[in-house]
Amino acid sequence: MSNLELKVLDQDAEAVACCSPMVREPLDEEAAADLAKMFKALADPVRLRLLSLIASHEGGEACVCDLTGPFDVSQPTISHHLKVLREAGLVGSERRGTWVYYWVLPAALAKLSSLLQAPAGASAGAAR
Amino acid sequence: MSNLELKVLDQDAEAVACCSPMVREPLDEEAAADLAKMFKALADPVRLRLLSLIASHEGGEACVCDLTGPFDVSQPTISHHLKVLREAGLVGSERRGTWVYYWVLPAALAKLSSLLQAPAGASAGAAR
DNA sequence: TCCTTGTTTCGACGTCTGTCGATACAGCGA
DNA sequence: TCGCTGTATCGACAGACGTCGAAACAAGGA
Repeated sequence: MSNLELKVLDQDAEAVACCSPMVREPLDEEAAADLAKMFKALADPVRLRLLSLIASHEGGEACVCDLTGPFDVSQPTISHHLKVLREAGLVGSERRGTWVYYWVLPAALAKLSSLLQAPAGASAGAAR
Repeated sequence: MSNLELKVLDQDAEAVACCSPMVREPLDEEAAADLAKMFKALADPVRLRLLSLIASHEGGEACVCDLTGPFDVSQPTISHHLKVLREAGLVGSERRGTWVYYWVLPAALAKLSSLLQAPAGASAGAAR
């Protein structure tokens, strides 16, 4: 198979990738537990859609009342999912008068994004 | 947060990505369900460490025998987690003689990474 | 003040998930 | 061929998770 070549390419690219902690060195136990909490918050279709709804909403923030409509689940369930996202540090929230607004915390997403950065141009059908 | 800016700049070259960041437009139901499966595979400390062990292993691939040592859990449990990673499309595997080798599929990681990319300035009000 | 609307919390329920030991399967070497 | 080592599957179990309806809390208006 081409696995031999594969690994050589991977190794090559790894030298170039400067910001990919997970690929560069094994995660220690504590870091893994910490990161797993964030990924767990993303590991639900409703929460993923909530996050993208918030992030792509005009002004970068959304009222809860904007978020309940698009889903089939009950409003308390939405509230629960928002709480999970908030406690994972992925979103912030604030009450302003009658409504509660949520916004994405870009630093948290960036942290996960950089962690997952894989050597570009490596195997597995990656064009390039 | 200079860290964030740095990150975004670095990923400039990675516009290769297949998906636009979820901050640009809301995920549809189907895409969210699909992505949630991958994030679910990452949502466990043992699997995160397994993935980073594999990715950072010499040659970009690792034998199962290299992966059972660092963990407190049993060998069947490791095997189970590897299966989850494989079925999520995050790693590939192959038996070569006595041993089974696993390697990371960079395209999958890149897909998730690009999805989580946050626009540098967007909702920077997060300083709030 | 009371009522209405928006949001969160509570308690309960069924399902999914991580873990184990026991066991089956796959190659290699004697 | 047999036995040994490496890996995967099976069956079971406790705990975590997503969901709901009911109820509590918060803010504004009549």
